[in-house]
Amino acid sequence: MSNINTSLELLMQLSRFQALVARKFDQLSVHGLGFNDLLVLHTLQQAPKEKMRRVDLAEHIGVTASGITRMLLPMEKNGWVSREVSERDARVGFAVLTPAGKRLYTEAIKTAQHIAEGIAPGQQLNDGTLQPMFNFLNNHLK
Amino acid sequence: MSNINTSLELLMQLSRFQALVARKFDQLSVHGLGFNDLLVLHTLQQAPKEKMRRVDLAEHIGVTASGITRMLLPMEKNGWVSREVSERDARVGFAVLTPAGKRLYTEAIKTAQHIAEGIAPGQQLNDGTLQPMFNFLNNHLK
DNA sequence: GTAAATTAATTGACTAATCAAGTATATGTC
DNA sequence: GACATATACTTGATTAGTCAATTAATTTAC
Repeated sequence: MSNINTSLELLMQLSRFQALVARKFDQLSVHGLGFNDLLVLHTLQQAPKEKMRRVDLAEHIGVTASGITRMLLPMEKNGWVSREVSERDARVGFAVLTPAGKRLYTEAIKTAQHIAEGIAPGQQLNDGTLQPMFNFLNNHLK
Repeated sequence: MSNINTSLELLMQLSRFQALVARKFDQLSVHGLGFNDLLVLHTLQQAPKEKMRRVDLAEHIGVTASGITRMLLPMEKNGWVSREVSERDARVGFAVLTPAGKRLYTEAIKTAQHIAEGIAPGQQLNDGTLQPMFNFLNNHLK
C-alpha cells in the first residue's frame, strides 16, 4: 500500500466530499431543483441586473457551454430564466433571472442554507480557522 | 443582491472547484481513466488485500450502489478489477484489484500526481496552513 | 477589405450517473 | 421457526452532463 502526494490526496478528498454533498442536496431536491440549478440561480441573482452571458455562466459554475445550454432548457421552460440577445454582438445570448425565478430562488435558498448548516455548521467555519481554505478556493475560482 | 451564509457559500465554492478539477482530469483521460475510475483503483489499492465490498467501495467514493455496479462493469471487462463472492454472506460481492489493475494504477497514479501538482502545488499545501482544511474533510469522510 | 482565426452557442451521439423497483439473502422479534 | 424488516446488489428507465461537429458572428492580420 503506497501513498500518494498531498496534492492528489486533497483533490480526491474534495471529490468525495463534494459527491456526498451534491447527492444530499439532489436527494432532498429543494423545490425541485438540483444543486447545480441552485448554483445557476444564485449566480444569476448575484450578477449585475441578474443577467449573464451564457458562456460566462457556464464557466462560473464549471460546466461546458453545451452543458449550460442543456441546464437552462428546462429552467427557461419553467419560466425561471429567460433568454436575451445582445445588440452589440449577435453571437452572445444572455440568461436573465425572471421574477418567478427570483421568487423561487428566495424560497429555495433558505432551505438550502439550512441543509448546508446541517452539513458544515457556520459555527465551525466562522472562527477563522478555515479562512485559508476559502482563500485557496477563491484563488482557483477567480 | 443578497448574501448567503458561510456554510452554503463554502459548499458552492467547493462544487465549482471540484467541477473544474474533475473536468481537467477527465479531459486528459489518464490512461483512459476518468477521475472517478482512478479513485476506485486508488481506494482498492489502499484496502487490505486490495479488496472491498462493493457497497463499501460505493460509499467511500460517494456514489450509489447502482453507480458502483455500473462503474465496475467496464473495469471488470478490461480485467482491472475482478469479482469475488463472500462465503459467509451470499449477498455481498467483493471488488478485487487484479495484477493488471495494479500495474495500470501504478502508471496512472504517477500522471495523476503530476496533474494534481499542476492544480494545487504541494508546496502550498505542505506548510501546514491548510491543515484545518484536511481535518475538516477527514471529519466528514470518516 | 478580404481571408484566417477566434468566439458563442447549439445539436447529435454518447457516457456516467441517478432513482425506483425487483431479487435474493440475512437478521431480529416474538 | 416463521414473519417482518433490513441489507447487498442488479436492472430498466431516465437525467445530467460530456465531446465533437456545426453554424454564425466577430476580431485580427495583412
